[in-house]
Amino acid sequence: MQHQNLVNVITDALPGLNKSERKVAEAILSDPESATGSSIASLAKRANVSEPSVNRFCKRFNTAGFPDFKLKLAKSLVSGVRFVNRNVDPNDTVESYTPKIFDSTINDLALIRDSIDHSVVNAVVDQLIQAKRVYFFGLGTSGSVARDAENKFFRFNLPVSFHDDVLMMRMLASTGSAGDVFFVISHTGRTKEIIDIAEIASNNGATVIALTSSSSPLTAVSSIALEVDVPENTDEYMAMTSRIVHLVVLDVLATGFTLRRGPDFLPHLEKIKNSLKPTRYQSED
Amino acid sequence: MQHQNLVNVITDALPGLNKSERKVAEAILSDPESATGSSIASLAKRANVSEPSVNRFCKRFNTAGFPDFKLKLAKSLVSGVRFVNRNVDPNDTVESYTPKIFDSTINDLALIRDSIDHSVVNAVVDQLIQAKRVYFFGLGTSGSVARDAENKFFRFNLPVSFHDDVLMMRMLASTGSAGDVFFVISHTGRTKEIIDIAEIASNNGATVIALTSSSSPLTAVSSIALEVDVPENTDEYMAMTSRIVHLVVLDVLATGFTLRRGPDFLPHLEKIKNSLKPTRYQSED
DNA sequence: GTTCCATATGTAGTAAAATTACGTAAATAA
DNA sequence: TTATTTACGTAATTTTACTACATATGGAAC
Repeated sequence: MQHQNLVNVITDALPGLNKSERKVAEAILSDPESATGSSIASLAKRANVSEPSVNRFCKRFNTAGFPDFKLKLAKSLVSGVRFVNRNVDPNDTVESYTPKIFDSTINDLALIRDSIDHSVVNAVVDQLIQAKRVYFFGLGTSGSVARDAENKFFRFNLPVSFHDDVLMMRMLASTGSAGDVFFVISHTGRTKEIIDIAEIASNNGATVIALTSSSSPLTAVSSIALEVDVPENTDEYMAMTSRIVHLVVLDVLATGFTLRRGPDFLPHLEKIKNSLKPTRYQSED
Repeated sequence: MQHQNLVNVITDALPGLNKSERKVAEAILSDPESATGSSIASLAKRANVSEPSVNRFCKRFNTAGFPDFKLKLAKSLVSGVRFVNRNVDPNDTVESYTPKIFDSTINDLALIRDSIDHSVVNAVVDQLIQAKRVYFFGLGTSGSVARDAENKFFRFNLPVSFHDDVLMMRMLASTGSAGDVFFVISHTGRTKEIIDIAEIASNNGATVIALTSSSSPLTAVSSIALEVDVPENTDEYMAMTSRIVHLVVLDVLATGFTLRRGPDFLPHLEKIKNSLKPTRYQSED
């Protein structure tokens, strides 16, 4: 909540605003950076509304007035998050589409950062710590996420593997039991095959953790669900950012895991890090 | 430079200021947060100087005037706080380490967004568009990135594969020729095996594109290098964000590719998207 | 449809804030 | 000392933001 970004708050509130307030919102969102620098008069003119409308708009968002609003807006814009028109269009050049891709990813990360359920994260770490074995499952893009997760979690001295083959998954699920954790990654959470597999594992008494979108069928058949709702991307040109958010969530889990293990565990991590040294040309510095 | 923290700038300039300017500086530094919220009159009173003195003080620090100064000061305070606090420490709780992981990722993305060389991006897209075949190579974590890249680029109706097996890579590199693109992903760019392989491909007349850190040995043996310098993470608790930055860079390349192909290509992408529909439970909305 | 009511929006005046122009005071150098 | 520059403040001006009030707009009840 402390992190709640003014720009996002405005975007969310957009549908509930009345005509002139929406005009103001759109004028601000089209170029928030310049809005922080302009006077109430010039912004009113740009939005085609009266000055008091701008002022009322500001007060609606819990600010003392226009200057205070500008201040808070400016703060929201720091921390690397930018919000200028984020859709790629056919006329874009490298210079214009590159920041758009980065910004939309950044924005989605900020969104999830502010909305993730900490108690669920904690519960998932609990399960992972107790696990006798962990399987990371994912298909397509989520397969890469699962693979990355394996690469991260094997460091914890924990029997862990990733799978992107539904037959393997099915067999493993059917032989699963209490103490086994099946960590299922799926952006939509609607892939039939995956839901089937999660159900099989669950019925066998294994723990099923889902990293997926909220209120999806996968959530329903899982022991715990890390619900991560990344806005769907209808834009053909735009990349899917959910996988990146998933990766960061897994980073968070790994961090939680490391902290739970305590400082005695750090030498082990160090050892793994050093194991790769002989494969590399050392840097001169 | 642009991001140089105003508070630090003022502190540094302190000795060179004259009497009333120093009074203003001290008043601000004693409580910068409240300074961002107060009027020129109240600040002048608090510093025991006249209003124009405050104004002159502001202009001395390359701001348009008092309001602009407040804005920049506010921004400095935000980014400052976030920057200081981005390391995970053993006493962190879920509530505190979660935003840290997200923030450090966001920060690295913002960094690369602002430093990436657009002409190189363009050149890489050029090569990919012309390619008869594309191989994505990566080991360990970068293997997952390579896998993701395959998943992204096969959509372009282009013979593409990913490999995380050095023997396969070596064999493929040795049979490569002009028209083949070897896209080699490596965070450090110092893995001997990978450099060997890149060299082999290069000697055979194939195009070698490297996604790696600057001035690494891998860069030296590549046709084009996308240099992405993500700050090294010495912190044991902290995740490696370079792979995420790499993924976003690949998103940028894919976007560039799509745009280059033009709007006639969009139906093809749509077709691939729709091909997965039967595998999913449809959402109710 | 008309009337009434609530909400939305704008106009005009007022208050506050910031800036500028200018004058005086302090400091420095000759 | 005096001339000259620099520092600083006063007061006027301009810009900016806010408030009170008036008008308009859109439903709901009749």
